[in-house]
Amino acid sequence: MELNERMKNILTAVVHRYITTAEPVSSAIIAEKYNLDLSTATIRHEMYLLEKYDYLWQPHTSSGRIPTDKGYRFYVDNLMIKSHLREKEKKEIIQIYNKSKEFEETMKITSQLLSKLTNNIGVVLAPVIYNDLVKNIQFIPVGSNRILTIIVTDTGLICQKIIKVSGEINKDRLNYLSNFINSKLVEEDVNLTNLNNLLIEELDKIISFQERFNYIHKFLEECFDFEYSENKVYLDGRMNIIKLPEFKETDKLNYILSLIEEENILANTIRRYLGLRKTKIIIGKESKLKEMQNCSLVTSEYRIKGKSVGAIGILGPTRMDYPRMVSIAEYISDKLSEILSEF
Amino acid sequence: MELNERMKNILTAVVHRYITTAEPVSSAIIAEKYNLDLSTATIRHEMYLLEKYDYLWQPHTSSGRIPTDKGYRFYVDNLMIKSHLREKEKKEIIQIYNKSKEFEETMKITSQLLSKLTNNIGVVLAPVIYNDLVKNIQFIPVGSNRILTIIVTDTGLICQKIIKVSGEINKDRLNYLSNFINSKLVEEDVNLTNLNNLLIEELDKIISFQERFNYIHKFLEECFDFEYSENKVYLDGRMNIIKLPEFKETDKLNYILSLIEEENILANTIRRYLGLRKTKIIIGKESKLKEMQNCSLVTSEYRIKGKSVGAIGILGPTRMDYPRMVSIAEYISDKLSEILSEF
DNA sequence: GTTTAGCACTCTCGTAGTGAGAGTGCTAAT
DNA sequence: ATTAGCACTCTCACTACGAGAGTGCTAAAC
Repeated sequence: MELNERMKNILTAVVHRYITTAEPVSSAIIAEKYNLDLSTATIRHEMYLLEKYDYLWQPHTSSGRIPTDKGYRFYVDNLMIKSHLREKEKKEIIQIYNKSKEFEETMKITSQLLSKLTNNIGVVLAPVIYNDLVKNIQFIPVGSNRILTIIVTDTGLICQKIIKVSGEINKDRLNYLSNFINSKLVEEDVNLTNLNNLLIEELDKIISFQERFNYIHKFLEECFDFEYSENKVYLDGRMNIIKLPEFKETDKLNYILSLIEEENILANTIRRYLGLRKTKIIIGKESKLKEMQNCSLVTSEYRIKGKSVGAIGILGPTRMDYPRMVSIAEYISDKLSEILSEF
Repeated sequence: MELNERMKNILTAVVHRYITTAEPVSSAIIAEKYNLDLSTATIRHEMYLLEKYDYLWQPHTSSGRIPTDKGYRFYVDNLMIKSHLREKEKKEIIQIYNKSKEFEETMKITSQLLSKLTNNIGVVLAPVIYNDLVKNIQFIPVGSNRILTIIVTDTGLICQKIIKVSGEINKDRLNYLSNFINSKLVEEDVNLTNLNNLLIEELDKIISFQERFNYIHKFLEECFDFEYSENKVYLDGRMNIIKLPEFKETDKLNYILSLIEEENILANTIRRYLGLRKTKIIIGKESKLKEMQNCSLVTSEYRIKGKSVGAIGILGPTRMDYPRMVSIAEYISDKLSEILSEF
């Protein structure tokens, strides 16, 4: 079913109107506010067809129309006009970013920016680093029985981890260990996932039975287990959602609440859609997730030195200003890429 | 106004009943469920007096009674019986804690535990460290133009910060710098707040004009600015609150929402009440904060090696199971103290 | 003097009814 | 192909009403 020009105009008008008012859109409103030069009767007829083909729906007979997921999808793919942030907004974003010099804070600020600018929920996935190549590793004894392990990867990210050891720390031995590992790393490309296996194997050859028995083995095993920090999700603006009229109904609210509480669901959804295009829009039931059936998600990947490592997202009702969401997501992810690449 | 034994019993009954049902408590219910051996008429009379003295109130004439803030306060101070966690619950808590070996994760887990166990909002304030004495400082060059600064304090906490420098990094000079500072630290007790001023002063004497001009000065200034990590608040279970009947009314909900969104308000409130007793209960309007007028907050301080450094909190409606909240708060803060002291 | 039974009174809440208003679908005229 | 006109539908706000929950008061009982 091809939509004719007039239907496209009407669909666009319904989407735009519904996005701003959150109320079913009547034919009269469209005739009045959008200069389509059509009578209400004609508009009604076209709306009838748009409903028949599942682009619109009515909460009840004799009410105005609301876009369906399919309607939004068509709008997003074919009708919407790319929007751009105002220069003033861009400046403000840059200013806010300039205040932060640390990784953690940058991530947090990003999620705050997203939620403040969009009035929706801002999501930031921490960079995925297990494919990063390990460039350098250091062991620093702190206190009497702890070792701070620092790994620098090729994207310039730094992973830190404190490991408690039971035995005495021998500084020379620790130095020898890190020198050995670092020299191996120069010879061979090792990513974080392989680091553990590879090193333990290699080290088995050179460390004494005594040490193996002592703590080095266990130490190394813990050392490279960065799982926790990888799944990290930064969320902000959780409460923006609650006030929206679409979440007045308790079950709809509950769905989105569980989405917010279980950060992993959200993170995994974003991850599932990574790849191909930089910016993606997932509308309502398209995600197949019941928790997301009343929501849309706009995601945009960010890069470090050209390598895609993570994504940001905007979560809100399906009734969202898509052009603006996309422009914000893209601008923020670009800025974040720049900042992280500089780190 | 002294409450007689019977009034105390009735107040206790009203509090207990209202905590479980969230509905105004009638004289009939008390006569029926709580073995006070009094007729409804007598109970009504005592309730009338309790209302007169502001321990109870009625949403409207001819409805049951609800405790006032003053009523809860009297209950908390004079009537409630200390409760204890079941051994099974204690074990579960310990098990969950055992999974975590890292500081950040421990903090997060603590807030999760609090919210899961109480069905309210769990709050954890990160340790305040600016009064900690600096025991050791290390500078580690990572990459070509970044220095990782690590400070170990007397409570065993480790602060890390990455600082970008514009000039070349001279490893020997950096070593000299850290040796110099560390030797100073042995001679003199320096806390984090003083570190900056003291060192810059001392260093001015020994570093060359060239270096001063280059990056060391700026570097050091940034180095010891740990403000960000100090204000850190860990929150969990934000959504528990929303489903509660007391927050059906929009304005009440809005108050608590702003409390959850602006983590600082909450953190500052908890900080304001620190000191004196370990565990504190702040009920409704007692806090003088309009955002908290419908909430109660149970806080408990935690210690590192005996030194009080931070606090955890449970935020919920004034209608909360105070004995249980207190027992949970105290148990969790004790466990957290143990764990952090071991770090 | 204290406690309680009895009863009138008050207030809420759910249900039903109603009419205005918004918006549609259909038909006949343009 | 488009539109004016109109009957029809559904929602929503408002009102009325009766049942039910719970109180306060008074007079009687202990």
